[in-house]
Parts: sequence; structure tokens; C-alpha cells
Amino acid sequence: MPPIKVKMLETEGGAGATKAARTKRPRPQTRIQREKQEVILEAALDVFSREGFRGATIDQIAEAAGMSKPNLLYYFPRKEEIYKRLMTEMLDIWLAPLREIDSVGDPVSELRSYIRRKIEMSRDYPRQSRLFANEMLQGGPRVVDVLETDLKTLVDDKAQIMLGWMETGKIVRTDPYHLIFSIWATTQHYADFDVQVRAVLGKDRGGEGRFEDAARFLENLFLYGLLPK
Amino acid sequence: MPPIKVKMLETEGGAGATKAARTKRPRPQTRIQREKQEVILEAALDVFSREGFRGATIDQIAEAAGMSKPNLLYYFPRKEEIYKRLMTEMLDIWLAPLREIDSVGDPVSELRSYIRRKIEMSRDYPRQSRLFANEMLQGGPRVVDVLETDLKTLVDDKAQIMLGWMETGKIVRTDPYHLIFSIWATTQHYADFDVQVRAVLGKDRGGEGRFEDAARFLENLFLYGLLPK
DNA sequence: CAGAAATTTGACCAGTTGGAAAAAACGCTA
DNA sequence: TAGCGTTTTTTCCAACTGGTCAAATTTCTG
Repeated sequence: MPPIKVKMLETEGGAGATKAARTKRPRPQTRIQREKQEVILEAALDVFSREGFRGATIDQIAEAAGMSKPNLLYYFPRKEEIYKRLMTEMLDIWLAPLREIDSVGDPVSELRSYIRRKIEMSRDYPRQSRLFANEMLQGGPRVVDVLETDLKTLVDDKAQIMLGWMETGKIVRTDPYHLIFSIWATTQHYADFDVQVRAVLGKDRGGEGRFEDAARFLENLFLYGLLPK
Repeated sequence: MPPIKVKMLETEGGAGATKAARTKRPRPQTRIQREKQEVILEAALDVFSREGFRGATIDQIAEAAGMSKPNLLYYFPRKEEIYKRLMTEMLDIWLAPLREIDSVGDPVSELRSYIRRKIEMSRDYPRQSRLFANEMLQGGPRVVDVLETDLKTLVDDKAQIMLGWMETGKIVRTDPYHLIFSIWATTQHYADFDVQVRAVLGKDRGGEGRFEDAARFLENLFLYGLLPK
């Protein structure tokens, strides 16, 4: 059996892991470390969300972050480290709205505000959405396990809640899993396919208002469908 | 004004553009050329749809196609050439269902079968869907112009048809653009986010049946929504 | 301000990448 | 089957890639 794994923690405490820092208790992060790491993560989010893991290069990220490659590598010793950090941060943000769904609240207003929150995420965190989408397209090699455990558990839970709602007759009886998928799909579309959305809407309708339009449209679609009563 | 552009046609006629072939009239494609090009495009679709343009390498494609890199380059002299071919082929497939929407047919059955066709596309051409998604995430540098012209025109046209349907009262009055977006999003989700869908559905429900389930769910959602009548 | 620690830089490296060139092998047809 | 065009392989290259290392510089702390 191998010794205790500290590998994943190497970035913690401080960046440049001097011999001293490795053997003694980790020093607290300096101001510069916090700042630069933030700048790097910000730049990396830009690049990774566009190009995916393989397509992105350290040079690109370093340039976007306004520093030299070796300097960047001083803070994050490997490319994958940056990516992994972004992935966990992103997953937190991505899951938050789903977590908020409450079994106690009114089904209709719960669903309505879930859709709202997800649309707002597409508006406010489009790069995180694209980062996730990119990872999915690649088959999610770095997150499958999270999807199969944490995500699945969470969705199972929320699906159960929705089944409860359906029991009460407040919403129609249908497949809660595909319902959740369709909310994900429709809302994230506005971040992931932004180019397409704006191209199709054209200059006049493609402005910031598109998110509000989308939210209103989706609320109506999900509640009432297309058939007149 | 520049002379006639033959640049885009270089691949045409034959692969290895010998001096003779360039100056004389193009020779017809040989059997081997057709076959190998097919094999290459098939392999390239695999790789590009996973890794995106930058992330994919000629070596990967060559290996997947079972040939050496220089041999592959004999058929497609540059990486971008392969990608562009795949893009146009994909766009054709991708647009086909939308093109089929007919103003004459019954609105409800037109919409229903549009959703069906799009779900079937996700089932039968998932790689093309992912290729497109990948291009979108990168900001669509190689297709924006097509989106802003051909696609926009087509969508404008179909949106007009839908507005007509709404006039007749057969379907509810709503935003046809966002309606189209939501159909795209929900259906393509099953190709683009396949890993996630299967992870969440689990082994038991994640089989081939998921496409049929999705189709049924979406038809109901789009027609009736979630509120009980 | 001195010294130590933290940060940045420049030079460097081995492996990969897209692609060129030429020679070798193949296959069709006269 | 000879010959010519087609296909494949071998060799090669310059640019790029992720990453290392020691030296130089800057920043913090007493």
C-alpha cells in the first residue's frame, strides 16, 4: 500500500513548494498568491471553455493572464491542476440551483424559479456552462464518477420530490428525469449555443433582452405547453 | 478582381494533385480515393466531435482510419480541409429536419414530427451533433457566416409559418424563435450530453429506450405543459 | 535596511504537431 | 508484361507543446 497521498494537495498552502514548505507545516497563502491564482483561473476559464482541455495550451492561458508560462507554472505546476480546480468550482455553481429545489414549496413556483435561476446562470456564468458542455462532449473523462454518484443521487432525490408533486395533482404526471433534462437543456442552450442564438435572433433581438425573453417563453412552455386550453 | 477561385476545389477530382492533374482537366476519382476518403471522414468525425478542431490531431485521425499520417495527408492535404468537409456534411444533416417543416400540414402534427425527427437525429447521428456543439462552444469561427445567412433565413421562414399557425389558433401565441431554440436544445441534449444522461438514468433506464422515452416526454411537454387542465 | 522567502525570468529540453519531399511499391491498362 | 499514374512509406523539418531549472529580481519581515 502506498504512503499517504499528498499529491492532490501540492497546490495548497503555497504555490512554489520549497523543500521547507513540503516538510514543515504549510505556510499560509500570500496576497500575491491569492491574486495571481485568481487571475490565472479567470484566464484559464476563458481558454478552457472555448477550446476544451486538449485544445487549450498553457501559453494561451499565460498570455491571457498576462504572465509568462514558467511564472504561471509556478502557481499551478500542471495544466491538469488548473482544469481540475475549474471543474470543481464549476460543478458547485452548476449544481446550486438544483440543490435549492425544495419539496415544501409550491410545485409551480418551485419549477418556475428553478427555470429562472438556470437562465440567470446562463446569462451570468456562460463560460462555466461551456466548460461543462465541453467536458461532456469529450465524454466527461474527468467527471463521470461525480455524475454517476453525487449528481445521480441529487437528481434521484429531486425526481422523488417531483413525483410527490405529481401525486398531489399540482402538476401533471410525467417523467421527472426527462423533465429535469429538458430544463437543463433549454436553459443552458442560451450559454452554450450563444453564437447561434444571436445569429438567428439578429442584431435587433439578440441583445441582453434575449435572456428575459427566454425566461418568459420557457415558463409558459413548461407550464402551459403549446395547445390552447 | 482576382482570377477564378479554384482553391476550395483542390481536393476535388483526385487527391494527390500531380502537375498533370492540375493543368489538365481533373481525372475522375478512383475507387480507392472514394473509399479511403470515406474512411478518413468517418475517423475524423469520431475525433473532431470529441476533441474539437484544435484538440484533434492528424495522428489520432490517421490511426483511427488505420493509415499513416502522410498517407492521410495524401487524400486531404490539410487538417482544416477534413474539418470543413465534415462541417458542410453535418450542416446538411442538421438542417434537414427543419427544412421539412411544412406550412400546409397540421401544426400539431408538424411540430410533433419535427421533435421526433430531431430526437432520431440525436440517436442516429450523435457525432454530427457533437461536432456542431463543439464548433458552437468555440464561437463557431468556421460557420458564423452560414448561421447569420442561410440558417437565419431558414429560421425566419419557419418562424413565419409558426406565426401563421398561431393566427389560426391551432397553437398558442408565443415566440416562435425561442420555440425553435427549445426544440433544438431538448433534442440535441440527448446526443451532446449523452454521458450525463446515461449517468443520471443509471444502468437500468439508460439503455436505447431513453430516446423513445425522451420523444414521448417531449411531445407531451411541448403540447400540454405541466399544469393539469 | 539586511536577510530570507517569495516571485519572476530566461534558457532549455524532450516529445508532439502539422506538413513537405522524395523514393518506393502498387495496380491498372495498353 | 511494360509502363505510367496512383498510392504508400520513409525521412525529415520547423514550430509548438508541457514542463524543468537555476539565476535574477522583488517583496516581506524583523
